[in-house]
Amino acid sequence: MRDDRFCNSNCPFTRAIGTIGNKWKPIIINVIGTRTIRFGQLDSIVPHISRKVLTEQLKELEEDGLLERFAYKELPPRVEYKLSEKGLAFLPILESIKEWNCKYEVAPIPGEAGKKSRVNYARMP
Amino acid sequence: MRDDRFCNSNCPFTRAIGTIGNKWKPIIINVIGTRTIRFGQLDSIVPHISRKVLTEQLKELEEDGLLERFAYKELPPRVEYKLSEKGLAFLPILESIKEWNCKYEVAPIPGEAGKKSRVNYARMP
DNA sequence: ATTTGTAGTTACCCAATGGTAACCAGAATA
DNA sequence: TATTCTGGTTACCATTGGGTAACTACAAAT
Repeated sequence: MRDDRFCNSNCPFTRAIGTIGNKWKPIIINVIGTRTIRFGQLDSIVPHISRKVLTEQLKELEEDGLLERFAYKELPPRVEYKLSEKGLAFLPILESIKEWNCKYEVAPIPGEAGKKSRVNYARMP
Repeated sequence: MRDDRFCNSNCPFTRAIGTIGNKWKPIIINVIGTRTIRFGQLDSIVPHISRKVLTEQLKELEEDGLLERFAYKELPPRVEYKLSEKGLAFLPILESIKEWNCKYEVAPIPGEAGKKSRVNYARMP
């Protein structure tokens, strides 16, 4: 799910997109935020993701230095994740994407025919 | 290639990722920048993209209000694209991603065994 | 003795992504 | 007359993404 061609580009921006430019990683980074979180929590908080894909994404984020992983040799096992300095430095960017979207997103007119309208703007957990 | 579940989320951030959270759109927006550009130019500048995918991405970007399309009824046809206000407002975010990557990216040690090293850091056209 | 719980891994399979090549219009050019 | 040029669209096909379910280890609880 990392794009090797992008990651080996000679353009730093293209490489960045190769690293974090898919739909899951920004969501995961945003959900983690500044807290320490366990695998099971992520699995239940991130909407619609499967354990398999979550595992893959977390592994890549760790390899790319955005995430730190702490595995405790207990039973049942416990694994905790938190953002690294690099990952934390990415949070303001996500925040500005949020603001950008809120400012420019075209909200569908409620009840307009032929368009499925959104329900409400509740906050993410 | 837009993720409907994301786009219909009740979380504005998730919706934003549903809209621009794939590998091509940030690249395309970055390539266009502040200029007016023709389809054929984009096709030759954006690396590795096929005409089909480029067409789809441009159409979605237009539908999502990031891009304006001007088709001239000439022969051979001419179509020009430029970023809308919304699209232009996204450029600073891409710029900060670029800076973030340059600051935190772990450059491979040149000549290190077992790793394919990058060539050089030339500028994008 | 069996169940429960965590954090995965693996195999299997279907749906979606995306690439290639052919085709289009219609004027200009050779 | 045939070719070229542009900005697509379409059909076809291979690759990939990603979902589900089963399986793992081992301790603690029932």
